[in-house]
Amino acid sequence: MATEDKNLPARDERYDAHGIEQKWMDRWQSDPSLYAAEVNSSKQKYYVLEMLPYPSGALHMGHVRNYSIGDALARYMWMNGYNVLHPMGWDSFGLPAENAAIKNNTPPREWTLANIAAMKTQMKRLGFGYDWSREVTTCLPDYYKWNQWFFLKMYEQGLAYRKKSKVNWCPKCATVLANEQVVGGMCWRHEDTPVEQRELEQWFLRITKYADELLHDLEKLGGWPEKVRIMQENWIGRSEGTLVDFDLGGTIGPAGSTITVFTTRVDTIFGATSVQLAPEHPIVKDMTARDAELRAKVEQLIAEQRKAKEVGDIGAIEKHGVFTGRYAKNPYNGEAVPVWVANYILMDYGTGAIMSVPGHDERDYEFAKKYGIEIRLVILPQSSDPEETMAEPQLPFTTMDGILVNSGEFSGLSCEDAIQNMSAQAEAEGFGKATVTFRLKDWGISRQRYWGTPIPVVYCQKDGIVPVPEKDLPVILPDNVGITLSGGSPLLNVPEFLNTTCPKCGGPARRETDTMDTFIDSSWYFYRYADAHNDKGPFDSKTIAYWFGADGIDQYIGGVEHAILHLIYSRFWTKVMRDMGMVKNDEPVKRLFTQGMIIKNGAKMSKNLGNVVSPDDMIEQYGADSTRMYTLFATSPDRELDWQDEGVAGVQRFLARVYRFFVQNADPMHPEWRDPVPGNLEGPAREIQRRLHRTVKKITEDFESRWHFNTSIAGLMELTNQLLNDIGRWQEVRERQVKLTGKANPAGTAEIPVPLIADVQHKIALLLSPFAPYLAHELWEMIGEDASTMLRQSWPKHDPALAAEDEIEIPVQINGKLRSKVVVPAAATDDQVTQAALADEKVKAAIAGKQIVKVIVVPKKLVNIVMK
RNA sequence: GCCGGGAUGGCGGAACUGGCAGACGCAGCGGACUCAAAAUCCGCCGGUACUUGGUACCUUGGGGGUUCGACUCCCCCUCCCGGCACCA
Repeated sequence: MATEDKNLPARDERYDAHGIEQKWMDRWQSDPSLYAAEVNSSKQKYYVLEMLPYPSGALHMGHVRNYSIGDALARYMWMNGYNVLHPMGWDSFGLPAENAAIKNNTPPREWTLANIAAMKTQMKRLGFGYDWSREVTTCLPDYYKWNQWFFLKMYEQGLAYRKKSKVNWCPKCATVLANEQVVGGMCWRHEDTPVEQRELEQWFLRITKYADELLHDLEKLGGWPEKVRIMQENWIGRSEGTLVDFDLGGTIGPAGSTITVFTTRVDTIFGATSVQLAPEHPIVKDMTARDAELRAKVEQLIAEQRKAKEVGDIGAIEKHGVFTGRYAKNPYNGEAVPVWVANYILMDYGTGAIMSVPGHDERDYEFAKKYGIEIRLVILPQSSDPEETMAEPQLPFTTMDGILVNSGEFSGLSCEDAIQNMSAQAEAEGFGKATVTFRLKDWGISRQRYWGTPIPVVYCQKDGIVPVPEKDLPVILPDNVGITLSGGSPLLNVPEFLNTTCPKCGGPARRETDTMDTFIDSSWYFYRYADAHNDKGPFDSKTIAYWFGADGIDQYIGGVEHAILHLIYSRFWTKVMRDMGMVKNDEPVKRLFTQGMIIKNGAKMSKNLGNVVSPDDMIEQYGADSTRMYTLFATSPDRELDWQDEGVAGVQRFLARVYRFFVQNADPMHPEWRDPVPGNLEGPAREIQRRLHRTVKKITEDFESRWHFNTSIAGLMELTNQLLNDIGRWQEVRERQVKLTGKANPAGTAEIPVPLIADVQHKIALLLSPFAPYLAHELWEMIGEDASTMLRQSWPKHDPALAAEDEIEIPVQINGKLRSKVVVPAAATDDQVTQAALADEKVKAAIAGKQIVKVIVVPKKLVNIVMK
């Protein structure tokens, strides 16, 4: 409501965020080249990337935070003269589109494209400087065609293969999930839905071929958070051990008559008193074939195991087992040990069979105790004193720092030596070998869903699996498909898609109706940005060589929730492309930054809790600059951010003060406006200059090291506060002060040279531009500059001499307690500082009559007088 | 259980290699302006005690230690968040 109140600041002094932001948004949209990366540039490149969003319909605050960090960095790098690539796109295949289709009866394609349009509007409203000419939308054929192309290449190389296997199935998604998409036994999308196990024919990508390299190359990723590297290391789960064959002494059935166990502690094998099989081990079926009672018991174990797995509780299952009545021969000592089936043995790790050594393994010990199996000591703790007799340890003794006993010819060896010698013997005599196993499994990519990339193969009665020829790509995902969550892929109900001809024999054939996991889309999208419109291939290798260099994307920014899934797949994809000769870099991402989550009232924002803050509401209320800047100001970007609406209001107040400072003090028509800043400033003018140069230094350091933009912005606030104190506020306030107190605010009357004001205002506008680009452009224009080139202005530099203090205040401690402060010249020697401290009245009083033991002077920091 | 990260005023957070704990912001309190409110501006703002414009003591989850000096380093413990988990 507009009032005629004469006490309001003049209209043009009011910070009208919406007006300013609208004005610049329009200008930026009319000049798409502004934020575009240069092609064939001789400049140094800088590729800054934020994780692309799923087009759910609206940005959430986590997006705003993510993109505000990236945009600040991109703008900073532009101003440092780099050729910056700062693209954006849409990870637009996936299940939510199908759910929406069922709910609203809207085709997934329409729903998705409408969401993209809406979110793009939001991004533009927020003022993010993206090169939209390179926009990638993964659900469009010009992108997913290349998913199919990659699939064919991998199929040719045996990296894509089809097999029947046990897979994770989410009943709510009605599709298979990759191991990486199962979180604590639950579906990653449905945290309340246990994943079931199903046996299905599926396509897999052979990521395990790169397991070793994915692990080793983590060492190259010095620019990644250690947390993420460790998570990937654990996920890959490399484990060195030995395979040992235990002979069953006769044919059991199709699965054979030996049991191969995997152990990391072959040195303990003389203590093996049983062999334990996973209930689903194939040989168990043969063993129980003619024993219904045993079969029933095994079925019980399988059921227990499955249930525990579904509850995500396999670690807490109570150990149960059943003796099979058979014995297996330990090849090292010829001893026959009983063969059991136990519910704590996992089929999907190692060989699904173990040797049980109760004396030296916690789990085996627990099991042996329960069933009265012999517990044998074969390792004694290593004594540091050879004379000392070795004490018998508390069992189970599980550490490696021991020597072997009761182990035949290996007795007396250390555990390490024994493992080496015993593995060598196994290999020499053909009953085993040293080996390496991984926790990482091949990537199951088949999804029984509609809204994804069709897998480009057909099934022919005569020729079997036949890949679609490259020239026939893309296999187009049909529109107008009825979507349900039952009965397998919706594509099964589309005859014109399903029925085709065999590319080999021309006879009738069926298309594959499964689609690809959407994580394939995001495994290589960042390469496409570099060459987004290529229709000859996914991209041109020379272009990639420029943008990726030797180490990949210069800076990638996103949530830590992608630490395993997306980032391990992307690393795998890069290595495959490198081996195909398409890229030169071994790793996709040189530096990774994982931002903290946003929470409110102590909890993650969620619709259930009703604590969601909408970016649109914040923009409406405070403007885009304030909203973005708050996400950077509330805390450092790596930490969890506790959202407070009042904080955004605080940032807005700050921006309004900056704006008013410019309105009242910008004077580009002044004859002295463009003069150089005088050399020998004094008093408040010198203080302002010093503060200015210190602020430039501080913010530059924040960008170059820790990204603590919260302190960068605090620095800008301090600078502004000082300016308002020293240069002056609006006239009426000053007059009021005089009227009331009878004297002018001395700080408000300082005479500041016009060129200094101009210098200050130029630098503030530039320093502000990574955080509040709209206002920064407005200010730039207000001080008479050409805002269309602001992004290519040089980032300000500080002058160390001008930033330096003339005098510094030194705290004086006595016995470590602060007692006084003295002011000394910045160049004062330690002796001079000591003299000044000792001459201080408070210090004199405190040390009177006591003995000084020593005086510690920390240059420019503090003095501590130690007394008795 | 293992591996990471964290705990600082009423609140969000500063303090970068050991050197003034609490920058900056929010909330609050007092004041100016106003018929009034909003906005804006000025001042105060960790706790306790006292002789209260000052001074002393206490204070960075808890306990010990190293040091002239510890939010910071070392040992032990509590709680919170994230990841992994009968991985043989």
